Amino acid sequence: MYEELKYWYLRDHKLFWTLSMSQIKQLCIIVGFRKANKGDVIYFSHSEVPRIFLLKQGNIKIVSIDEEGNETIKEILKKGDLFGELALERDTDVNEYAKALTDEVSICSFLMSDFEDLLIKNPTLALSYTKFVGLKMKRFKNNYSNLVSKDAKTRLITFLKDWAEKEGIQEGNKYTIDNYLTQTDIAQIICTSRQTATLLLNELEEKNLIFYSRKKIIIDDVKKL
Amino acid sequence: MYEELKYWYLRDHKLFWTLSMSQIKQLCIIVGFRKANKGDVIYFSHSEVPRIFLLKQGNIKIVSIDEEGNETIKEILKKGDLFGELALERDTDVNEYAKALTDEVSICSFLMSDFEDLLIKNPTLALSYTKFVGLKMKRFKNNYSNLVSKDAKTRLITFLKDWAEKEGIQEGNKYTIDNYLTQTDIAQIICTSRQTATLLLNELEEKNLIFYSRKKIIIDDVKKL
DNA sequence: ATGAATATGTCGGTTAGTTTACAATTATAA
DNA sequence: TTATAATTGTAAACTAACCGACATATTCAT
Repeated sequence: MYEELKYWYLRDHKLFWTLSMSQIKQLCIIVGFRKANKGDVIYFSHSEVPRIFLLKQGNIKIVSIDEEGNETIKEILKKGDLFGELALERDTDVNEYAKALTDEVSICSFLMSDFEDLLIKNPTLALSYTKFVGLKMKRFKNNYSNLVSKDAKTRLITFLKDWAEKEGIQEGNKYTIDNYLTQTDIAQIICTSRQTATLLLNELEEKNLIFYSRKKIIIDDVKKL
Repeated sequence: MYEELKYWYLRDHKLFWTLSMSQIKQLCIIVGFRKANKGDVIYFSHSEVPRIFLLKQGNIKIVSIDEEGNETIKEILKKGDLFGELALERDTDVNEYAKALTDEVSICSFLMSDFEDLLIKNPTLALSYTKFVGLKMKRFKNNYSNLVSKDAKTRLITFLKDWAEKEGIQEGNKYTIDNYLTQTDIAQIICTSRQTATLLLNELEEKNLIFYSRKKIIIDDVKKL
């Protein structure tokens, strides 16, 4: 890949904003690059060498499988998000894979060890990165709390609001979301069965709180939700 | 507090092992110190200035309260553990407090901003710290998975095993744990009702898999559990 | 265009775990 | 020591959500 391109690939990630051009040049350690289409599975947790991945385009879900074969959706990632060995510690216990939710997914990657070297050289970047990991930790903590103390309906509504806020197109209190998830996906995200998710979505639609289709979700008034 | 003492306070935390004496001297930024006894509540999330705390002695639980007043136990901490603004980002949303589970709890603290300065100066420490936060994130991720896919009984057994491994006195496959938790605590940790926890603990005891008392828990054979 | 595959809709039966309620036991403080 | 508070034990009614089963609708590949 051209050096210039590599530069811009990292440049537009928040984490690297504080770095100068030359610093990023050092970071031009991208060693992998791949594309995928909807439904494609991208294994990464058992890759030969630990890596960090950057999702350049499209949406993917990170799914983890435990010993008994239970699949949990850990995260839904969008353009610009990082995944892989973010904790900078090889982890052979977890078994995760990514699945493309949209077409034209593109992902680049660099080696965890290269990234570590870079962090050692750039304390400011190291600090930003720590905060970034800390934020991710907080999100998991929060998901956990929701699961403990909120029922499925509340979790669905919380999820829809978050989704709208992150990716929806806003017009006053109205949000239009480009829906790349199936109801099964949504069910897994909010940790309920597909049937319950279907039921709840239809219930929200009946009350005219949302409009649901396979392509779009429209929230008429977030405040009413 | 004497400088020397401050030094040793930090010195025996894993995170600071890699630092030299002089580096730690710089870190001697401990500005707070307090003691507590069983049952005492220590508020920290809304302290005037964001801090990081180090539990020097005793055991505490970190409890968070949401808008509706639901209390969730986020963590049980033991000697040597850090808590507070670990994500290095002030967070006014979460409302957490610590509660002493044992007598003779002692806690020291330093300012988040001082710690940040130190990380900037010590890239190696920054990297260790990032890994430390990453590890914490993984633990939350793991808790979450357990909650999603395992029933209360499995969660209890997993918890007991973890606890035994971390703090129990081992003799072959037998573990003796100093029990500073009530059944209500255990219930909250594994996210179930107190009654269910009681039921399950008694069930395990009837099957002679554990011996339970308010002071001690003995696991006769971890492999059978 | 057509059949196969995937996604959504709907319905009871089942169940793990909650909730309420109260009794018994153990710890704590006066 | 004794009263009071906290913890543990137990049971029945209740419920949110799961699960299996099947129908319908939509998408995709050939």
